[in-house]
Amino acid sequence: MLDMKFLREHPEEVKENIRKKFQDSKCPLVDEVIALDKENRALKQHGDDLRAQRNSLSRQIGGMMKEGKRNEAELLKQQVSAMAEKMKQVEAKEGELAEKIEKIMMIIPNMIDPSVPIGRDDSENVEVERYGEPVVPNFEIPYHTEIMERFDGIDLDSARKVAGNGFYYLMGDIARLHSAIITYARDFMINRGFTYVIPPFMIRSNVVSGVMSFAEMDNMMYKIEGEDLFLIGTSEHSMIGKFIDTILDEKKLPYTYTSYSPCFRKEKGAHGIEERGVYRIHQFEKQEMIVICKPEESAKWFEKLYQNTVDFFRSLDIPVRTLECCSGDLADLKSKSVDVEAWSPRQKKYFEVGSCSNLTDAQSRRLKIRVNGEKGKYYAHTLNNTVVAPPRMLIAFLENNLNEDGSVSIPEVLQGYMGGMKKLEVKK
RNA sequence: GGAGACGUAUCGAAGUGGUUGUAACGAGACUGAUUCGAAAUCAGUUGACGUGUGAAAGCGUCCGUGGGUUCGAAUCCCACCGUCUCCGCCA
Repeated sequence: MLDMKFLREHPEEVKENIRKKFQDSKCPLVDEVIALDKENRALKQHGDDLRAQRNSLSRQIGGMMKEGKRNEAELLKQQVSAMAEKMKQVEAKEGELAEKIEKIMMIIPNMIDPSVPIGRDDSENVEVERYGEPVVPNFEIPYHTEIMERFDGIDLDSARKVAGNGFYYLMGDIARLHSAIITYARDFMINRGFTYVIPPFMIRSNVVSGVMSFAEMDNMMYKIEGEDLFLIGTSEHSMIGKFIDTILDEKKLPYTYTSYSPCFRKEKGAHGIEERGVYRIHQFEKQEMIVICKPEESAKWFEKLYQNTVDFFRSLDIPVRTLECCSGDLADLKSKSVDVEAWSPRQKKYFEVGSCSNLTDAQSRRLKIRVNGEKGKYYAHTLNNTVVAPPRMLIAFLENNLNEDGSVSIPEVLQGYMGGMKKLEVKK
């Protein structure tokens, strides 16, 4: 959500930004909302005048009643009553206009960072850097569910019976590996100075509409029947929501959290054959990081955040690359976003395992997350990034650590979390 | 789930229909005086949002949220949300 003042003063820049995101059909909204805003302010002035008049007359009535001038008071009462109809109309119009304006402001995209490459969709995202050697071994690597099955580590058939497609039973060493990765990720981030948090896994609708766009909400969120509650799609939702409607002390910034949660997503729409197994699922677990900081520091934090994910994967010997999201692939609230992708030796390409975003002040404006600083009040910047989402990351883990004899090596940093195991051996 | 109490600005807290409510009072914070410096003391300042302006003044809105009654609502009525205490149930 943009600042109305900014939009009023820089309409051409806002339109240019919309065009860069290939959403040209939204351009007319800019002039439309400026006109509405102008009308709204004039109407508000009119309403304020009426209210001032009423307040003043009502005070006079109060005075007269005390002095016992009943007849005069009655006359004034009638006068104020006569205004009532007009005020009602003005107030109704005020509400109507404010609603229209907000609706438009919600769909005008955030200003993208000047460094964001211009492109229509994810095919035009730009590789930034590769870390580690993407190795293709000289033996065949099976689909990840097949590797898991060798260890009796997955049961999708039962999951389908119990909950439907998009759910899984992880079992035995594979389940243990999953938990080990989450726990290791938690400690990894704690060691980097982040505060560990376990947040609510359900949130109210007002938080939902603050942290994401309407399109996302419809495609992602599960609603609890009969309650004003939604299952979170990521702990970012409850973690940013934590700060809703607050004024933070500048001295306490930045807030750097790493949170654990299960995540629930509808994942509406058809998905390809490469997204079977545990790639795209309705329920998964994730270790997340979020930062709330001063505007001038968000660019620096952005770099640090995705670097954390890169370092995490590299500590497990998984080759990764960073991919800059182009303008058209950037969600409307985001100013800049980098995906971290892990190497798949089976597919011989990289696939997404995490996403790092700087939302500048767009999210905080919606949620009213402000900072009381030396130079006055301002909106904080919010950022979020995936540390790791183990079900999906297991794909990269198993593929990259698979040995020719079918065993899977466990990197040193993880062995402690696996009870000292150095290898998963195939059961005969 | 049942019963009761409560929700007022950074915090505590008064305020049960009106010119004296511009939300008292107290604490905290900030500024100044005093002091070699500090504590204590004294004086002053200290909510948010919108509008307006060169800047201001002014005006409007906000007393958990949303409605209603009234010329006028923190105050009365209704619904919802939340907190606390006790009871019940349950990891």
